[in-house]
Amino acid sequence: MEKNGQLNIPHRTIGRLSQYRRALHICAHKGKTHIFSHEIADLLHITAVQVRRDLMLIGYSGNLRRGYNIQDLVDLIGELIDSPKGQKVAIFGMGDLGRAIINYFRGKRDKLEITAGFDVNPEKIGREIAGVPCYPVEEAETIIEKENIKIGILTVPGDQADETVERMVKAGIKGILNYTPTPVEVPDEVYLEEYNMISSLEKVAYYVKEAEKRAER
Amino acid sequence: MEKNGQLNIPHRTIGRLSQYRRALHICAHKGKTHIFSHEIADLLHITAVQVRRDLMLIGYSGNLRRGYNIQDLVDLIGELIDSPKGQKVAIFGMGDLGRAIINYFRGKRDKLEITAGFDVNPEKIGREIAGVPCYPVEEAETIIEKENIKIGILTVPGDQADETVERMVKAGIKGILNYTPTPVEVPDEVYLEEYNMISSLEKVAYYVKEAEKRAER
DNA sequence: TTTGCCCTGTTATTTTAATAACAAAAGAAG
DNA sequence: CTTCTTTTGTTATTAAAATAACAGGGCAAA
Repeated sequence: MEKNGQLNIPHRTIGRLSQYRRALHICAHKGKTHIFSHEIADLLHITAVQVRRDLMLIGYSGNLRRGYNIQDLVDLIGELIDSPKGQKVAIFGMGDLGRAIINYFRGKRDKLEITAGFDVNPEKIGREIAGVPCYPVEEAETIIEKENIKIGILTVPGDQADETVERMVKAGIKGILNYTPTPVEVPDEVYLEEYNMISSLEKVAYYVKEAEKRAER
Repeated sequence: MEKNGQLNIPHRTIGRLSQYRRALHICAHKGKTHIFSHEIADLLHITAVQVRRDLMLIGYSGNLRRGYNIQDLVDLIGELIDSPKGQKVAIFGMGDLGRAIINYFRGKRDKLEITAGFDVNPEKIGREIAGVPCYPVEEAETIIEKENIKIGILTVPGDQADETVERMVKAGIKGILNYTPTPVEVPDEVYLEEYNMISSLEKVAYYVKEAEKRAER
């Protein structure tokens, strides 16, 4: 489980930790100070065992009688998944999707901030969109280097995905979240997370169809 | 592998099939008629073995010398994941995210159509937004029943997620794709796919941070 | 004809993730 | 004090998914 003194946490657990934190924040706001594994589990629709196992992996110990201390746990998750001095994020493509994501984030995470947006539309350039300054893509390299941005979100139209990614990589982006329907290519040292919205919907549609078929029998 | 005469396809394979189809469509447009497993694999950044295994599971056989016939494969995937007479989709919340998703879909899939949108904002109601008519949420039950809609996309603000889902379920929606940061509760017979945009970004941020730490050593 | 190459299709193995099982701690109730 | 309940933390087991391994077909070149 440990590799040269460092925790080795499963991919899926990383994903859940960030969701735990969100849920814990909400609980804290309601005035709760402690929480049981099964309560967290109910909030996220998973099992209590899964929660305890995840927390074991990150080395957090709860109180046998009162459960987990919410603030401590939030802090520990922060130590693990946040970068202490914060990370800046750039967004490429300030259409509906880009704006939606910016609004999604506003004020939610102080260690992760969208500080620059890029677009090709001259009407958008030079303005602030949803609170984020919009620059022409040509300036991406300069601005990203100057602001030391390492994370990029790709929300351009599908046919511009490839060229945009190339630009991002050249500018020094090390992690890309791709919302485009086009799968893109990145060098090994760049972390890529692809999310295809159409596939998710088709998957839902598939299971609905199957359920209907089963019901007919 | 078969269960009372019916294919039993892994969840992840279903997700990939829809991506295969997208990639195949693009290839077909470029005039290609056949494709090898390793070509598909390269497009989606997975392995050729994975592709062949998936195709084996759906019972498609390729040509040893020329690979897979693109049109045949597209058709077969269609038979599997599409509903023959098509499925209608409703979208709840016509803000930036809702509009982005609608535009994403336009003309992409003929068996899956977003035919109704719902919102609480009186300025949006009665108008068409991105080509989809916008109704007041209060009419959801009536319209969904009338149009026989079984699939719903949830793009309302997080604090309205629960009540909206309740309405969707009551109206007869059987599959929900939740883009809200709030995890929601549905009865067993409703298929739920949750997607938390914040978690994906935090995951990317985590791996970027870890890569930096590794580089420092 | 024979050899070699590059495919597909399928079975076997490994890896990863989720679930189950259970020991032990800490009260609470009797 | 003893028993019962509830909870954590950890190990063991099962399930799911990905990867590897390899048999066999078909064509091309020698």
